[in-house]
Amino acid sequence: MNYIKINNLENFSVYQTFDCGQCFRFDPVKNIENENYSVEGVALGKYIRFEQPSPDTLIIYNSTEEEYERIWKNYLSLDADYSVVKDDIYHRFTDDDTMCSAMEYGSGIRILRQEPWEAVCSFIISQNNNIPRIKKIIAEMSRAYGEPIGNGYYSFPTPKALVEAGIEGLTALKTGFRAKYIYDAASRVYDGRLDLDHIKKCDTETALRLLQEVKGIGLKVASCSLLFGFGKTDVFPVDVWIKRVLDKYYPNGLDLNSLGEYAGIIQQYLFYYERYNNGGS
DNA sequence: AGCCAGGACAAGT
DNA sequence: ACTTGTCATGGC
Repeated sequence: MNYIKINNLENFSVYQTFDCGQCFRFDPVKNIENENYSVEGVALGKYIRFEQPSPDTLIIYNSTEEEYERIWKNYLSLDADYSVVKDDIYHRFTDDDTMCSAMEYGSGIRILRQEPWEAVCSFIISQNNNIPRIKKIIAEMSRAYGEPIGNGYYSFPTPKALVEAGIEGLTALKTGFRAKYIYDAASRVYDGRLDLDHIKKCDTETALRLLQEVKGIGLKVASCSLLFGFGKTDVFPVDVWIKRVLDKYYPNGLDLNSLGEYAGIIQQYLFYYERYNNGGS
């Protein structure tokens, strides 16, 4: 199988990046011919596989150098300098043991730059749900309403395809009360009431407000959408795990307005740290 | 059997 | 402006 190799990487772990709950379409590859950690799945409408033979090396199967520079480098946020991110966080929280431990623990996490619509739709599905089931629903949804891209994989469904699926089709995917939310979001994107390209250009406050016009998108889902699908890192999604972190480590409160432009990355370190320590799957 | 999961909403204070 | 019950579904 053809592959390319990227060298001299820092602050990057395939395992952590794809295990930290930010994306739902990748799974570990089992029974490969070596002992390296490897994940495979669908992103940007393509089947792709990432393998990490050593901490500073990445192998991408089924791709080319040209495609890496054009697509995957950006998708994996490998064009960002995370030593700058970590320095910024470290200087804000030098004496905060929780923050430093969390950052150290998830030191290989990169915030993926997923497609806007996929992020919006995925995090609508995520509400009051658990990650294994979110993944299952999205896999089924893609199989039913996405396009086949080979080897039994399917692209993420377009808004148009989900509008055509209708509330009934979406309910059949076991989405429960979220079916009407997904439908509303798909409808708004399809008919232009929700302009994702425009949201990407908006300031964060405006983008949060516009996303929350959709039925079923509140502050948390809007924040996750912006962080994982629109490249906006100055949001701080608060879910049940983060609430737990705030109660447990910050009984006197954590000033959520002093987190800086990498608030979302801070949040992801804390999320991953707490979720692991409590045996989440 | 009951509680929980990367919440949001409506109704009630 | 805060609190509470409800919403589907499946794993534990």
